[in-house]
Amino acid sequence: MPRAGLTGDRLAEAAADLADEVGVDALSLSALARHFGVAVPSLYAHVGSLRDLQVRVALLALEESADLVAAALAGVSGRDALAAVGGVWRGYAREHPGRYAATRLPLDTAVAAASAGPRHADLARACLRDYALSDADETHAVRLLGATFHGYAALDAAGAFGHGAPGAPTSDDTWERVLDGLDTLLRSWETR
Amino acid sequence: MPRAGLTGDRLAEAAADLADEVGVDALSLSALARHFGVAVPSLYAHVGSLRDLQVRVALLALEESADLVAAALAGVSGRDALAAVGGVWRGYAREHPGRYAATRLPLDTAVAAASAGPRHADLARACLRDYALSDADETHAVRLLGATFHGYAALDAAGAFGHGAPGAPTSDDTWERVLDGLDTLLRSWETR
DNA sequence: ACGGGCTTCCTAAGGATGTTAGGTTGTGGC
DNA sequence: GCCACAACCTAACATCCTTAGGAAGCCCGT
Repeated sequence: MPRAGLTGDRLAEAAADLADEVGVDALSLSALARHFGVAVPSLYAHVGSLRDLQVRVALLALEESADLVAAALAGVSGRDALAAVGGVWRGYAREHPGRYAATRLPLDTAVAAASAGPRHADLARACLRDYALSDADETHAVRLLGATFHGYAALDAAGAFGHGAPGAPTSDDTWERVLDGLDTLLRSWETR
Repeated sequence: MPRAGLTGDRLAEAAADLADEVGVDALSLSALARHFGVAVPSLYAHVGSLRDLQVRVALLALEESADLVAAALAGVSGRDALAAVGGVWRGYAREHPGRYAATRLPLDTAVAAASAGPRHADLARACLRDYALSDADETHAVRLLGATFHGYAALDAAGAFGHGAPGAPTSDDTWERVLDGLDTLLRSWETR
């Protein structure tokens, strides 16, 4: 019987794809084993537990999205920079719902520190460079951006913006207004 | 053998408490049945399925939080109104993590329409009355508030604001800055 | 009071999952 | 070519959700 050639990384990647297809809640060791044509306990040579698998997916998604943000952020500043990183998150949440949801998974402080999370924070700071904020204000602004972008992505993904009246503005319209708002807001912070 | 006197509502309430204690992911029919000293299948006379139970918890939490928002919103306007509804969400997410998480559960459009969700939207509109926005802008603003508040609550609950450097500002500080920011932002929208 | 009928709650059973223990076999390095 | 390690397996168990069908409490009419 030939071997499947599994490794922790291949498993995490396949799990991420699976989570995107069926939802992060439906991500199971059984489904993963089925996908590789392998018995479930075989996965334990590479993964440790279901929780461990989820964490691996989260780390993978964090790295991946950090790369995307870094690429989108190259050579832009101000409102364009805001649109770049916000757009990445919005697109990532829409195209990779499973990976995005994994991103929101609470991690232990140790593994969080070793993840791409800090890189995201650095990127957010870079995104704000144009606004010339003080250190403390920059921290506040990073949190504000995180909250707004992630809240927006979450509500959007949950379909909360489709429950409204039929004549309501589209989510894309609101998105532009939100970017405008954040831009003017940060611009006013700098002269506080 | 005396009866436990179960009903759908009592079950939902106990389930909400349980979710607050052990987390919404660990909310199970087994644990609920154990809590009432009852066999698991007995619950199916009142509940339908695990998913149904989760939906009931979500609806309960939506009603409860809408009541809280309505109470906090009485007699205030402007930045105070923002602080009122935002504070309710932040507090609710902290004190009732299970209920809050249930609140984020995607609902069918029909049950969403019959839930307290629209009431939340109305309350948000009331919160914004002081800013005298156009209808479309009000819709944008409602979404912005929702995204910001829920994003903040989620990141806060996930401990994302604790991963930073030791000298970083506290989450309460940032919260005030966010409220300030939203206030000035909406005030600038009104004269657009 | 008392019997009928509805509802509550039960036991039995089956299927899916995560996890552990321990064996077997393919594969790379000496 | 052989040996050790790792990959993969079967067996087994615990936990969960769900369905099917039966027994027993409780309310209502007369």
